[in-house]
Amino acid sequence: MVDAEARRTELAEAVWRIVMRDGLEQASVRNVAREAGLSMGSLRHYFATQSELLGFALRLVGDRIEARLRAVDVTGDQRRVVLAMIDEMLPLDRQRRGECEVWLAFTARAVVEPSLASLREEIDARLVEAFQMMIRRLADSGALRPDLDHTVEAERLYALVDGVILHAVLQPSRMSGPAGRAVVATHLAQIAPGDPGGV
Amino acid sequence: MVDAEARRTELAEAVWRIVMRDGLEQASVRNVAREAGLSMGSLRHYFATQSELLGFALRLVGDRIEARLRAVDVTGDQRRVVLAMIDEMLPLDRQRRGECEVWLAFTARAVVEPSLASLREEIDARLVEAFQMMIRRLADSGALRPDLDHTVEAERLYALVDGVILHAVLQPSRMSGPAGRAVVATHLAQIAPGDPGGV
DNA sequence: AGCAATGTAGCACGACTGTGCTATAAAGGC
DNA sequence: GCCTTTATAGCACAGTCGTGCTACATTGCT
Repeated sequence: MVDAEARRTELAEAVWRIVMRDGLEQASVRNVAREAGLSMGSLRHYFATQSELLGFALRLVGDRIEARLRAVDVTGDQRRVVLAMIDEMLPLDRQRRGECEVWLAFTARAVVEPSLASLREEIDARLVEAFQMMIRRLADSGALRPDLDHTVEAERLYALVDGVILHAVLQPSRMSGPAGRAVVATHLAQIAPGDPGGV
Repeated sequence: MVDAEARRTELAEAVWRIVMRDGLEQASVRNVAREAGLSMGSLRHYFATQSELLGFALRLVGDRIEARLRAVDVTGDQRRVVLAMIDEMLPLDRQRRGECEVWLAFTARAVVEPSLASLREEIDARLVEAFQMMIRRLADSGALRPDLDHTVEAERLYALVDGVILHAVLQPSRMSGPAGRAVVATHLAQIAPGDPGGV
């Protein structure tokens, strides 16, 4: 027998595949069960309702991104460190692109669905913290321009990164993942100038 | 009898109300017809299919924003002009907030629905142009820092504004419309420094 | 007055939805 | 060997969906 938590993860991954391929609208109980190779009844054994299933799938995306953020090597030039952290959020490969698409789909629905809204709020709070931490890293290492307000800069960097992700997901032809990365790098170079000694 | 185009606009506005209140998922033919006070059959007289209806509703949002952009007074300090243009996109009042929510909902679905994707691509192209024009305005008036690449700065400003809109729609408590405006103003002050003579 | 175009209404079909419910199979403790 | 728990399956219900279709009313031209 397969471990119960592993099955739940398999089902979440089935949700992701459907969301990426056909959109969140197609993530019905039936479709997810078929995608995972299970029956509807079996799926309902692991998730009592659809929102429970979707909530679990979204939470798992947040967890994975957070785990990668924590795995970033934080030694050396802090400009490099911050860019490496943001790299973990940008759609630079298949997996991260998928995460971004799932994030966008859930985000749009969270505007209107209260059950998802509270979860998104929680993930958002963690992200705000992460960006504040990045600005603090730059400031503490002396790289950040001293005339900048830390709170505003954290919000500005967060908004810029989310905007870049949005554009990279929607218009990959105009703004590819690497192109988005370059825009972020330009931004970092402006708020924390000086020779980083090789990015 | 009511003018046909006015009826189509009324129906588009019914779509907006539903999208804002209940999300794009609820914008079914039945719901839109009921919201507009018409029968399903009558609605289908003006729009043969649902995607035609939704496409018309989205296009109208783009048209309205574009009209307001063109109405901005372009004389005087170009920093003020550019900020005034961006003001027309930010969710600073009820109407603009509604437009942003509709934009977000359609945007998320456009990732997956080809019929909406081409339309969004068109709106996106107009927006890219608008931001390139803003950077050109700043550069031509001598306000833009001369060391900045125009193409990158247009993309950066565009991404920042979309990110700010996204956050203002999703987390109005953390990032209100005016707070987002302040972030954008900070950005403009950094890429086009110097005393603007009162913003 | 009469005819054609336009607007409005409403029903019917087949498909899909989430979830409640029951039934069968496998696993594990005693 | 038995019996409870866990896993898997599948059906049924009531609801919504988009759209094809027909019927009736209104308008406007001739």
